[in-house]
Amino acid sequence: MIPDPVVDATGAPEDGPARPMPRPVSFRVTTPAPVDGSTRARSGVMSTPHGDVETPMFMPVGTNATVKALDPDDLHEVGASIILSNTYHLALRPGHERIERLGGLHRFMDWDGAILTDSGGFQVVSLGAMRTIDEDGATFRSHLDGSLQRFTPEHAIRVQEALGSDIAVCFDQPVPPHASSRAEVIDATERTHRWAERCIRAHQRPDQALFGIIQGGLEADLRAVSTTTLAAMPFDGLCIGGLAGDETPAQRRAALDVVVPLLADDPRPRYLMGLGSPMDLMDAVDAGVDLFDSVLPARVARNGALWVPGGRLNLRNARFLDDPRPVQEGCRCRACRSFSRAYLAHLFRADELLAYRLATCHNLTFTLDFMAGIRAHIRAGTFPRLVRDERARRAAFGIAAMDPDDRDTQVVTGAA
RNA sequence: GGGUAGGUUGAGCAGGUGGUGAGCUCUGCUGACUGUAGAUCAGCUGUCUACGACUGUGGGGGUUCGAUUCCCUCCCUGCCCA
Repeated sequence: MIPDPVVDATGAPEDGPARPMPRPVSFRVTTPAPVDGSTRARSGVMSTPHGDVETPMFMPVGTNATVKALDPDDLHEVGASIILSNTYHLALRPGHERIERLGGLHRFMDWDGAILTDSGGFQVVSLGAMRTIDEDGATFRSHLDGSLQRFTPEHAIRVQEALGSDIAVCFDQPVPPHASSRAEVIDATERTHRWAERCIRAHQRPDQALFGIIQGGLEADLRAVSTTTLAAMPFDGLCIGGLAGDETPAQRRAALDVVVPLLADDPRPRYLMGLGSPMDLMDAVDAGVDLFDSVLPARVARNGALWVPGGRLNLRNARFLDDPRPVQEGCRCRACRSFSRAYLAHLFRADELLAYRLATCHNLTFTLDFMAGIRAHIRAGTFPRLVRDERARRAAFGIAAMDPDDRDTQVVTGAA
């Protein structure tokens, strides 16, 4: 049994390295998980230099210093209070030093809400065929021009400090759940731990928080070791990495059920990296997660799939060409306020740019309103019923199915 | 009217100078997408009694064992000249 780390309000162990106080990002749980154990869901507020973030919260992804197809006004309108951007992509183009010269990422993209930057660790996986990893770091072949790019924990921190995000994230080595042997998971996880320590030592910017990343794959003992190891370090928050991949919902839940109890008394936010489908989000909130990000709602929107209560509409389908109704009755988003399904269907067929903006507005509004609904239910004490009772869930969101082993929430009832 | 180039499965094409034309792109139909190399990718897109078979190269006729290919004739389209 690994002893509980001694933490102060920032999570720093007593014998850990000195960290500037007060921390730039603080987290306050306003509605703790109920003592009866009916759910581990909790609600709180994460304060950042660029505003408060209510949790549980979903962060839209803006890899290239833009949430694709949206401008900052759109982002505010859909309800975003924090977005995610990307270290690797911005370092390659336009270059973090350029962004720094131009006043930092917030000013560069004119976003006055909070920003969390991913470290480039995910690109260790996604650019897998174009990189090699050694103990010191990772060497990438640039996807833009083929040039060699060297990423180390120190460099990833330097880039994020230049970008000036509110929250920086450690450079890690995720492992693809099903493509890896136990030995590979151990190797990557232990390296991630060593890189985490290097990130802490490298990180200096006092107005920027730093989150560590828990790895450990799908095996409970490795997840547990990674959790307690990372929790013992003076991070401002803890990411849970290596999930939202090709694991089953049950496997993901099992991993979370290892991680979260080990952090039960930890005052820091828990952030599950990469999760984005509504049912997945609800289950992870139930498991005790506070923060999420994903490309999913924005990407599927650009590809014509609009999320509605009960499933999704593929607006490229012929049956919408004469459908005068809004995508979702009663939705407050830009698309639903003014336009019909028929119009959106036309825009997609004509490859009109407005299609991407309207569809993205809708799916992000849907996702963020869904999270707001979850927060309200947590605060009202009705969340456990929501998770377990399909009828309550349908009343709250109109969402029908939530079988933990069934990822298929795609039953379309919206066309009825 | 003369000349010339053509007519191939929704559209646009490739191919084939006597020995089994179902290939490509687009359109269309459907599905997928989870810390964004993604406004992307995948499957289907003549018919049927469907691991196979049939039909299909503008229409009609001819030569031939066999015609997209050779011959006759008609129709249609583009361009050039009158």
